[in-house]
Amino acid sequence: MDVSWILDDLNAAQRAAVTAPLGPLRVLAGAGSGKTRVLTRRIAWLLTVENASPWSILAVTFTNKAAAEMRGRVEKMLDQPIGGLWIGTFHGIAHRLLRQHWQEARLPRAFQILDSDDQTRLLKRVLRGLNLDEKKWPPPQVAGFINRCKDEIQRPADLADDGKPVQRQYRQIYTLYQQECERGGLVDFGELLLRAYELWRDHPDLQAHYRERFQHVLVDEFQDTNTIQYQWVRLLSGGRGDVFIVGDDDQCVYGWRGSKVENLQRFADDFPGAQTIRLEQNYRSTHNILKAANALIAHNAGRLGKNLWTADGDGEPIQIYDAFNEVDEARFVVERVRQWVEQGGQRRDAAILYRSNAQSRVFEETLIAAALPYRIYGGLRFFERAEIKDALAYLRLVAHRDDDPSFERVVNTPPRAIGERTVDLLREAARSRGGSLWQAALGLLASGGLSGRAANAVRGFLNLIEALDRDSHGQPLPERVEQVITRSGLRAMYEQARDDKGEMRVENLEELVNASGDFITHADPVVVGVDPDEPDWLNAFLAHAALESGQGQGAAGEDSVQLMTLHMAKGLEFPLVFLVGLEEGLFPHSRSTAEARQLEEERRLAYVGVTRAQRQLYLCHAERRNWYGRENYPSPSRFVREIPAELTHDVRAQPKRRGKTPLPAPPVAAAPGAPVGLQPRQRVRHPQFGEGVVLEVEGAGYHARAKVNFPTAGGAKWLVVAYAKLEVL
DNA sequence: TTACGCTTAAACTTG
DNA sequence: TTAAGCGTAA
Repeated sequence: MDVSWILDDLNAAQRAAVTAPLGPLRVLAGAGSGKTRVLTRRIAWLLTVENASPWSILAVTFTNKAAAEMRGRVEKMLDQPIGGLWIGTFHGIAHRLLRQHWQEARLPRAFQILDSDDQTRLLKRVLRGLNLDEKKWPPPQVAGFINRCKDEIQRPADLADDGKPVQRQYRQIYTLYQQECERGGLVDFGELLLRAYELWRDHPDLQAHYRERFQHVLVDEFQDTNTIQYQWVRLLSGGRGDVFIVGDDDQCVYGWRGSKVENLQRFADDFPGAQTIRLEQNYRSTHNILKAANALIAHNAGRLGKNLWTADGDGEPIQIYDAFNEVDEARFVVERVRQWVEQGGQRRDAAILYRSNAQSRVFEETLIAAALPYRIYGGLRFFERAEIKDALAYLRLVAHRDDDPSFERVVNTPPRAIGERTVDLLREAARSRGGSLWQAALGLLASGGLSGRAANAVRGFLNLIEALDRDSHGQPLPERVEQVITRSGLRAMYEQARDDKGEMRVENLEELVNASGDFITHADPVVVGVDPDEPDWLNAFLAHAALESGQGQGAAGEDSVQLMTLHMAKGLEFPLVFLVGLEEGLFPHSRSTAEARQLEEERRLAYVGVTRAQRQLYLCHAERRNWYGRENYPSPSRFVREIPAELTHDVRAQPKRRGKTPLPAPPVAAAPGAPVGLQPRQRVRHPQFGEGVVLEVEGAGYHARAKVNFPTAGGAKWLVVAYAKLEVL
């Protein structure tokens, strides 16, 4: 058989992985070593050489994007659609299993998925029911606890009672929250995985069935698996079988979300006979960039160990820019991007990567001023927008009346005079009878337990939902969505909104109609778990909305500079990369510096950032930064120091070419009449405070004052120049 | 019931 | 700086 089309352009290690004999195999794939290529070729190899049926293959990823890309690549390579093959995210696959086996999983057929926002809202309600103060029990934190439990395969009953009140309280909240979910037929993200796990664990017949079916399991980004995902894979394969995992322990940056880099190590113990193949040749970056990355990550302990190398040349040194403040940092970066474009570079090839989203604003403003098109990734996603969630809540009630979170969300949206008092009555009734809010509302109306005004309003709401269901039943999904938006009054409400966002919200609602249309035309009924004979498109669409929160909505067409967090940049590459805000407290983040484990994760994040760069890398930090409206004088990030000096070049240290190049522009113009010889960025010595750097100068003559940062004397101080006896260094 | 002004606190983020 | 929660007034 001619297999050259699978193997031709692979190196020896890649080839070894693709052609490995069936059995547990661990591929440790460094950054830029051709990981996705190996995964897709392996699938092709299984299908052709090993003669595997598409039905016998399960490929798992973490993101929808990765899943879509893998499916696309395999189909392109084989030049045909591959229907029976399961490619998806852990959550997507778990969902598919639960839809198929909803009875065995003890779920209502139309169970709904809670996203993290829904989860937090529901928890708030539980906390109120328990009379707990939200200040003491912040809902997001409680949600974190519950999610961690689920990630660790722990039901409330599995939690050890250590006698500590906090632990007990958490357990009680978890118990009640779970009861609410059961009652409403609601499943959060963690629950999807846990249920799917229990489904197999508690149903040996099903377990045997799927074990028999999925002879070949492939898992991408294995370093990001958490406990339950790991155990789920183990359960499926029975610790044997053909399990092909790919990962890089140096790129584990989701520890805070429960992922366990140890799983990559454990694999070798738990899967007897597991082989390991290392992909260490990097095809992405210059030698300098790679050396920097290697030196940086070498500061972490307990790595599996690998050394990336490249056949590429040294390339440019890594440029380090010591900015005066965040505005100067942005100006510098944007100026360099401008030069790059001037020299024929594409804007989309330049990426500005930061630790936290709040840093994007200054860059955005500066890019606008420079008339450079840009695109910011992240932020609020389509299906998470308030107006979209409102519309979805109506749809969910249409599909499933007992969905309390949805009921609460829209019972008074738009305002229909059902206030907190009335909703409280409904909640109380629901609690005492152990039913849903919907049932409670019906009951109270029947028994006359509501005052005339409130009764009318509630009746109106119930009738609205019933009418929406009745009148649109059997109609195409987009029509149903359209009806909901109009007849609920949502469109009118947002049209009349006084703030400037109203118009956009209405557009988004229209877009939801389109999205539902796209969904029914493009989605594969089998893949989204719809019965082809009797398709329940509404429910499938609602699940789709929860599972695929709509990453890439909006125009991407124009060639734009790319702005995103380091987390989002994982898996991507750019010829020109700027890592900005490399300052202690920001990156590594102040909340991560205390514990070695967390600090190492920050370092891995820095490693991810460095290895995104193909040709040129800039590292930027600022002497001064406004952060949450306050001034800070951070020192440069330790990660900058951990990169050997011989690989770097300090932009500031260039001989001053004042007048020739505008770069770097003085960020703060000296006030008129400021003392000669005292300007921002100058180093000075003070008799008591020692050495410092001038940050700002203002006023003139007697009144001239200078702000000087003294790192050894507690930071920045304003000094009256006439008295301060500053010595210019 | 709703609207407005004050206080508070603040990563990263797929599903 | 901004967004969300909360108490008070309309």
